Amino acid sequence: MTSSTTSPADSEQRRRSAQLEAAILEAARDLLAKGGIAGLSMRMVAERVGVSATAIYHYFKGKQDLVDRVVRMGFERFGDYLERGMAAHPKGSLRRIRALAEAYLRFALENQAYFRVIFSIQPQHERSMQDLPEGGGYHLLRQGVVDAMEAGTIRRADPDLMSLYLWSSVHGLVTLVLSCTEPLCEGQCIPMSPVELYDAFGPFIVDGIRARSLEDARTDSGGRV
Amino acid sequence: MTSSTTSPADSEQRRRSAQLEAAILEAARDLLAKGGIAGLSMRMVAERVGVSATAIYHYFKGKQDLVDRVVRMGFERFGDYLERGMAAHPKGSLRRIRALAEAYLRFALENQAYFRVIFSIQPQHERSMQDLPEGGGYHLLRQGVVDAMEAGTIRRADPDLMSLYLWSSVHGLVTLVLSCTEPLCEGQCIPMSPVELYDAFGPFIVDGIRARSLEDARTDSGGRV
DNA sequence: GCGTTATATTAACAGCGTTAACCGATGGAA
DNA sequence: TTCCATCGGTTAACGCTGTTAATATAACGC
Repeated sequence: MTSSTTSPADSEQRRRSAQLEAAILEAARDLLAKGGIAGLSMRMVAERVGVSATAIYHYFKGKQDLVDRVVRMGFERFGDYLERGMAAHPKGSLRRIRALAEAYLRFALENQAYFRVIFSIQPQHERSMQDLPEGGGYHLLRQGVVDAMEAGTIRRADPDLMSLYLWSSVHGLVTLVLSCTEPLCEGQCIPMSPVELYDAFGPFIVDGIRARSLEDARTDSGGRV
Repeated sequence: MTSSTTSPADSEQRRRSAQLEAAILEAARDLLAKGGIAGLSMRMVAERVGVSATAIYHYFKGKQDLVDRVVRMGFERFGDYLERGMAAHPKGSLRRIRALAEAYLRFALENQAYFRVIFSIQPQHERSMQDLPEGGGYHLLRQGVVDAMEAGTIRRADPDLMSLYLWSSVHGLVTLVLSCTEPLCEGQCIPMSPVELYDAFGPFIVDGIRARSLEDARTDSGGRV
């Protein structure tokens, strides 16, 4: 059967291959998220997807390649979140930059496996923030910063510098939120929902920490001592 | 010879043991800094210090214990830097907090091996910022923040929140500086010395990014567009 | 039909962390 | 002094790892 030499779309076989490759990536992602690079073994991945360990080598050059692919996929999804978050607000607005931070947080909460993989796997050859992934996050943030500078919404400065500043500030927040999701800190931790925490964190970034007039300080410190 | 049953200080033998243990820790630190946990092997460490691999197990419970000890030593030295930096300025002053950031940067530059180890090794059981190391950094920063709040130097807010904000901001800066030390970015990177970069970064943290009056903005943006 | 290519297999190698068994020297007690 | 225990170190071995080689099986193009 299937006498046709060039079957309609190489179907059945090609499809199975693609399916297997996706299954490998998924299994690898979960193992990576749980135990880092050390927790990922080719044999485990193989067993999860129901093939022999060496079969993986027909889809990936090796373990490192497999890890890289997972990380890249994570960054792509990460970029999607940022892009969607940004698109909802006018170019150059402070609101747009804020939306980026919110998307950052949302991605971390909704894709914890990918988030852990992305930011806990140390790259093979240390790469700088500039050349991360093609569409992956940084240059979106940078563009938002440049737009906001040109619109006069935020102060003019080196865009890379300010982007990194924003990035690391938000990243610190998200890191805290995720570590507080763990069962580890059960009451001694900051008792806030992620969104509340985000709202509490924002003013530092936007306004800075320098003490202002007494009235300002008093009206501002309402939330938490 | 050495007829005395309890020789003066168990010398020679004990000393050699301590020396070997220190050598193991040093070798482990270098290997960790270069290739992460995967780059550290008991057999390599053993070869570097000139003993058999299993000899290490008389000083450490296993690989994880060895890694933990290296990380703890790194944090102790890190704490020393912060403590020294802080002690030079009056309690509650903004200058003191700034000194903490400078000490953070200086430690990273002068102890890159330890810095990489400390912040790239993901802990076995994810721990929150609060209970990092005993005297290690965070609670120093937090105390500085509390003092500055009480002195009215910085705005009142949740100390943990603000400490984390400062921590992650400075950490972002240091990360960039270190990644630019690499041969990777050879001219496309921000052409500043670490100290210059630190000076450029500070205002964001201190003042925030919200656009202010035109005069302020003009007098402020002198350094870089 | 044949030959090529893709897919998957088993066998094997070197290296890993770790354990077990063993050995020499040292230190304290009889 | 003799004996025993403890410490510091060794080699051998187990089960795991990533990876390669050789091999088999199926599907494809001609």
